Amino acid sequence: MKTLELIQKNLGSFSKSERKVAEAIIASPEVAIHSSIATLAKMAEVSEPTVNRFCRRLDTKGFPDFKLLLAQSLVIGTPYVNRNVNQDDGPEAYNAKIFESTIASLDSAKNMLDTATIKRAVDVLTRADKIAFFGLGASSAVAHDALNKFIRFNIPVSCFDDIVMQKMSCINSRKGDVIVLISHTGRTKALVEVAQLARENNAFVIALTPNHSPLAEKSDLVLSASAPEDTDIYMPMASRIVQMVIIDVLATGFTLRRGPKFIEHLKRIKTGIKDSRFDKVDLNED
Amino acid sequence: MKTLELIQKNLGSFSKSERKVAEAIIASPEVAIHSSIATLAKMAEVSEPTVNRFCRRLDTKGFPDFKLLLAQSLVIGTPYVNRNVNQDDGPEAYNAKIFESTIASLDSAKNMLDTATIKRAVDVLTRADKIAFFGLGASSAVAHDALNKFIRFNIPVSCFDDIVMQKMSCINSRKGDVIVLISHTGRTKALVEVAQLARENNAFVIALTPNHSPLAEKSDLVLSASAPEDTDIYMPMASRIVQMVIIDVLATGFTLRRGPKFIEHLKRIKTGIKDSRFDKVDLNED
DNA sequence: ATTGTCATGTCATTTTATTACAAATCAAAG
DNA sequence: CTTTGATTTGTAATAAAATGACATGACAAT
Repeated sequence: MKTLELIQKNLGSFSKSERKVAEAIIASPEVAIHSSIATLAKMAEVSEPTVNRFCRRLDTKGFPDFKLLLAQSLVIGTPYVNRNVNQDDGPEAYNAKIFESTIASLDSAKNMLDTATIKRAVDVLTRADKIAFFGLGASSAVAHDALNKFIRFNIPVSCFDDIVMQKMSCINSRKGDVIVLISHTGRTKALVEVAQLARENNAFVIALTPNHSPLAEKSDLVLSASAPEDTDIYMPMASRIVQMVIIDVLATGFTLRRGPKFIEHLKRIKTGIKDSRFDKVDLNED
Repeated sequence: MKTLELIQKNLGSFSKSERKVAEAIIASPEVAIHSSIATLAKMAEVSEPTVNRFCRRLDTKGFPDFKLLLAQSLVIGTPYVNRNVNQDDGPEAYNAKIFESTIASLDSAKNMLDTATIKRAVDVLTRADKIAFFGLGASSAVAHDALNKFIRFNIPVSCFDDIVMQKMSCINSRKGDVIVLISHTGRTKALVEVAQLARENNAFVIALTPNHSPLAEKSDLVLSASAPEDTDIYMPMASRIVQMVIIDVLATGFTLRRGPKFIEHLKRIKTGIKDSRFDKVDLNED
């Protein structure tokens, strides 16, 4: 809650002198944050300890702490809007627009994602005998990224961006296996068939794809990553970013589920890698 | 400009001790804003006046004034959150944290990126006879993504994530060719050698890597994508996202530079793809 | 009126920030 | 290599700010 609003709201519960302080702050918060306790006390026509007491009443450690809090609450968060790039945009403009629209997509995805579904996905993944990540076209980059993350967990993981290999892999799958399908559109026929095949072989199918899409219908669990974007000219890039972040969330959930001992194990792996940084190629981390 | 990024950017212009202060602040800004000048001086292992001088160098009235500014700059849209995931975080918590820290990285990268450098990079790319994207390990996903984008522009593009292929490709390069190297650390010896090789053959080298890193030194042009992050346990994921967005910015700049007729051409390609969506695999867009 | 409680202010103390100056470091010129 | 001058850095003194302890005063309940 914004500090100023909090003060406003609690005006009634303050004592006479404290209210004076509150009013002085509300009147000119910008001045208040740059004033010393003495200055502010003079402005509010109260004593210095009164100001201090006022600060503590608002659950802060003291006056300096309060100033910090107030200063932060005065910042107006830049609303990130999705803006389209125009032909006559210069580098400053399109750079800002692309970054901001990506940020907006992430923010929206953050709020849209259902944490209960995430939890279920993590449950399924931690119990999996074998995990496979499949994507086609641009989504294959996401699948590779996923492989890169999960391969560290020392469980059988695979990743194919070739439809034939995907199908073959599905035919060989069985109960306990998890297939993660990644598709921006959720309408690619080949991938829908892959999902079908996987389920026929009792594998569990998780899809990173828009809700209600054909692919979603064929999956056991859907992590909807739909990021509405201008697909007219430019590429469906934000959705890929969102997908990668979702993968990261799953990997993190996986790590946490494995518990502290597992994290220690990861730390050791990492330290091992660090030591050899200058001697050989680090394929995990570059 | 966000204070933290300002500090990051001016790291080079500080004196030895001042840099220590800067690094201490960057390492834990939220601790810094709640510390006294004495505490911070101890953390940075410098004297108190040095901290004060550092603050003044950043155009503030003194330490308290600086703290206020820093505190405000730590606010991003949504109130600033603790970026680190803890063992006892539930799905809601780690989901939010991961998304928010990624957003914070993007926001910071947006402001750190030098648009003049972007412009130059786009210049070079549009004039290139041949473009190659190279990355190792996790960064190879970014290189693939770049290939995916640039291949549409109907110019010779390639992408290798194998060090031998990369070197062979460099040996065969010549003036007019552009090599884009992607590295989170900028310290991978093999990639530095690749840069060296490319330059020996008169190719132009663009690096997506932290400033002042060994790889950066060997490159003609550096797009610094350093995203400070907790690399202790979890993976350098945000930096990869940032790299992908930078690639997107370059691709967009490329498109715009080619002019309206080129955009028309892209639109037609896209329409062509749409018509066949349900019949065959769309390798470009899924 | 009297007593107890709470709010407030005064003054002393402690903590924090700043200034002035001296020592140390470093680079350029002899 | 020295020497010189400039710059950086730290030490110690000083000033400013915040907090704490305590006393006074206001007000309500008896």
